Amino acid sequence: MGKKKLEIKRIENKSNRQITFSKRRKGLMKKARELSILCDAKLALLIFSSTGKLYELCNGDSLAEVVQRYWDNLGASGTDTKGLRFEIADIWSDEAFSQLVQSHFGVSELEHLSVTDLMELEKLVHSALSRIRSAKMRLMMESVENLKKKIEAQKKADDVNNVVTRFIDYDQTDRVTHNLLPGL
Amino acid sequence: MGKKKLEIKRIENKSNRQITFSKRRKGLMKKARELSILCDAKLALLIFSSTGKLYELCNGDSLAEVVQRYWDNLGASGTDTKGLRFEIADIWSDEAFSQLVQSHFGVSELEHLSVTDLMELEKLVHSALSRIRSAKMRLMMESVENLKKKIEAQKKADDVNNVVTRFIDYDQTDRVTHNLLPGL
DNA sequence: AACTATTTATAAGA
DNA sequence: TTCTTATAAATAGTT
Repeated sequence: MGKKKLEIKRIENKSNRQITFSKRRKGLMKKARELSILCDAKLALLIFSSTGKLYELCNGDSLAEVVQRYWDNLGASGTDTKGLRFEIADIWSDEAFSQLVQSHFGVSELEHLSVTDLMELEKLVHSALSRIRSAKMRLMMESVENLKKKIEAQKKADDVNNVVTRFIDYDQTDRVTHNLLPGL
Repeated sequence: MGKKKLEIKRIENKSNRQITFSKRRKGLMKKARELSILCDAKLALLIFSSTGKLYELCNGDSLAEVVQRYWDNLGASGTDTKGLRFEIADIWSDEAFSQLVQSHFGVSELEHLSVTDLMELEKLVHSALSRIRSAKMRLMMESVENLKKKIEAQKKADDVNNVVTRFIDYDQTDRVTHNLLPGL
């Protein structure tokens, strides 16, 4: 929208890019807020400008903490390469998992499955993992919301972020950003 | 935008709310993607529908991007394959999984678990996933090895052998990635 | 899942 | 930068 149709590719002119960023960021956050209100959805939005400024939006608020933990977890389970392979054996011996395999494929030993079976099982377990993470995330957001309500009830909310949208300017952008959101 | 101006407050009619959610979520994600491209911004967007489905968008580089792409591929069964979006399959209803949760936590409903429990379960399932992938990879490697041996035994020469060698190289690359990012 | 009347967002210009 | 305006894009209600 605008006087000319704008091709969706990086705007090379720095000044124009910043102007567009400012306008579109504002629009995006407005729409995100509307979606959360209209449709009773919980959402989190993080935007890093190319100059390293962070803009965040969350309908629960105090998002940074929640998202940080979410990504920490995601990152930790994906990044921690060392310990993982050695813990696996213990956990797989779990009865219930054996039963799961048994119920799906007729054998309880992972080693007896075909590649096709393993791929199917992988998809199944991956979906379960997604579901778990979703439930976890939702719970975390809710608990933060509740905490916020409690604080407000105690009328200690004055200093605490009452504002839905906050603006954070980091000095050491890269490092802080990386610590806050591993993987971003 | 639309035939009437819509007041920004929760849509009470469930059906209308779902339709609006679907439309606006799509629009929001499109705009988020455009912003990231136009203005060279990194962003992350997480949306939970009121029914608990998680939609997420992330254009961050490194791990986050890889994770997203991977999930996108796995979850793309029913939805868009273009974006970095996925919809979580409703696989948790699986009997055996419910039993697993039951055996560990005393309840079968994911929604009744605490954050701590969910984190524990996440670790458990993630480990299982690693184990499955490991088994799969081993099997694939073995089958490729066998294939190679067969071909060598038949002395069917340079061309084919070359192809297989290249295939193995590719596979090893994949394995390196797997070791680097267990769970991917 | 399409359509279309409108509203809304925004690219350029002032 | 901020405001204005022409135009593109999104979408509410409808089919």
